[in-house]
Amino acid sequence: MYSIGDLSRRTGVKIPTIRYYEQMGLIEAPERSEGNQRRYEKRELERLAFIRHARDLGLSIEAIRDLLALSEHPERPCGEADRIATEHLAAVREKIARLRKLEVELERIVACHGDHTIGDCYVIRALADHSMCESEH
Amino acid sequence: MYSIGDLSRRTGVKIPTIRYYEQMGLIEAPERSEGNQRRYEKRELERLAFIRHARDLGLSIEAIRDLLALSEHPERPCGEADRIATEHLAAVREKIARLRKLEVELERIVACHGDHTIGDCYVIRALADHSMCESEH
DNA sequence: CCTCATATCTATAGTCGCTGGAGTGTTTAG
DNA sequence: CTAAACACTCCAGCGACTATAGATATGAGG
Repeated sequence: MYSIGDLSRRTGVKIPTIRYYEQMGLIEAPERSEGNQRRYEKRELERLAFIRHARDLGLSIEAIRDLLALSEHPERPCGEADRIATEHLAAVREKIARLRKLEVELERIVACHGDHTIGDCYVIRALADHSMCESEH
Repeated sequence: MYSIGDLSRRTGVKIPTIRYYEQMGLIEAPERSEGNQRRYEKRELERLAFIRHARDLGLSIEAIRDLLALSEHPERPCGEADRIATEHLAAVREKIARLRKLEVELERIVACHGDHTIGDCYVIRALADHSMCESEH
């Protein structure tokens, strides 16, 4: 039997976040002590660790809800789980690509080394004039 | 004289977003028509284009507010503008690094090709068991 | 001038994924 | 038995919008 604080320490998920996950239906409402405090079993610890891990990997609450639902039917085919993960991977790759473009633009902009005045600052001018950029974004 | 719709079309910033920027103090409250509709000058069009560009580059409203304030004092040194852009570049690089790690993990996880059942699906098992990961995240 | 479609107005609430605080009650170690 | 630590509920706030409802304004065609 774990208190919510135990669960929090063991998974690294903050207490209000655990309560939030319960509200969002990611974990079931656990049993309560006589004084109305939450008491968890090992099962819930594992479930929360799964959620934590998936969140760390950037999966949305929605996607995690689906994966958790799937994991309760071990006999079904896993195409759906694969699809969720694959889609997420694609999203991550897209984000990386976008950020790389930003990185290039920012590198160019930052080439002004702060050794003159705002009036001829490349940072300000580059932001004001999109046509100074190399790629569209 | 541009209406809010004109401004929106010319900058690609949605109408509610323009009003939001006004509320947030990024653009001044413009003159109004007799019927209380916003009427903008070219100055505001340029300012909004600046904001749009900076947002596209991922700068926060806060950072943009600072840059706009700086751009109104062309005689001052531009070290501060440079600092804002440089810090942002560092943040972008960090995000890229984090996402790359996720990419690697997700690639490993997705190696399960959906041709079996949830019970032995690598996606689900990998999420449940953090120790299967190569790097911490 | 009148009508009508389109545009705009304000105010408010919702999005996501938490996070924090206030004010109260419970558990546990000494 | 007391005090510290912990947990409870409810509600508000973050950032950067986005959406909705219901009212009013504008501009072009007849």
